[in-house]
Amino acid sequence: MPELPEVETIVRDLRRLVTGAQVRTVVVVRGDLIDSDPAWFEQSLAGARIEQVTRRAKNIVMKIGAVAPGAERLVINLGMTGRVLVLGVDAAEPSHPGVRFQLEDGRRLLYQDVRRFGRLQLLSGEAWASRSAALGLEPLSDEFTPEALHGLTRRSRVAIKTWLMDQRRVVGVGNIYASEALFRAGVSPRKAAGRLLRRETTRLHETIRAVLDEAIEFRGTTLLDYRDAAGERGGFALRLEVYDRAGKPCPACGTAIRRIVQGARSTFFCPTCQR
DNA sequence: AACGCGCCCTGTCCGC
DNA sequence: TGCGGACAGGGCGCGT
Repeated sequence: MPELPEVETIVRDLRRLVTGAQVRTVVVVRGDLIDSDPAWFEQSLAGARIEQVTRRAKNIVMKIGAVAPGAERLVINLGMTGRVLVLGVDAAEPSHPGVRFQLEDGRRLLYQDVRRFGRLQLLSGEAWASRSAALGLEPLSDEFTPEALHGLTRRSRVAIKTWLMDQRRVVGVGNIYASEALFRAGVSPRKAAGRLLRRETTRLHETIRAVLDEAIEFRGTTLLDYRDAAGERGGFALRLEVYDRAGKPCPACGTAIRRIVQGARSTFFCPTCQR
């Protein structure tokens, strides 16, 4: 569910709320959320301190004050329906708990996930560094330039919509923001990535950044499941121009928005504005 | 190597 | 009201 703006919103919440917090105990309720041995996961985090919270691609990365060797990074990928909720002392626990982190101050950090497509991984600093190195450019970083985007697309014959969602080249863009960025850029989602013209990649570079920045400002897009760390919905859904709007008029020209399927995912676009 | 597809899982919504 | 099918923000592993 969550793309870069949603993960960034949660990370900023967590940074404010739990940086420096001490974990007392951890309970893995659903073992299939953890790749490693759940007992090792629980023991390694018990008594550890959350030193820093950052985002890389669509991952929440917590730097852990190491109690156990090889357990310096807690990396959380939310999949489609994962949530990381900070629960107050008296707060009732929601349904579908996945992993419960009891903090020393009485609050709980709860990983909740209805569909369980998410993953929590406890890794060494080196293991995380090599995982991170395999991920593409951060679209809001200085390295993401129009030239970089143009260069990266050159040899690919994949449709640009599908290309944008591949986390090995540029990260953080998922199904919603790929459609939205392409609409703003006036580029057809079906066009082969390698055939985009210079002016198209330049425009797309700009619209990717703009749509992600704006969505962060509105604390993400909630269609159904997404919630921030306080359990609140994001406000960007009302700003979507094409996503989930099949049959409705294009905000620019009035043509009916179309839905097509690419790589088994829905794509929304305006057949008039996007050629 | 790059690409396309199926699959992981549960819930909701829509048409009959 | 019940039921089957389609669909949902992601990512991995497989076969070609």
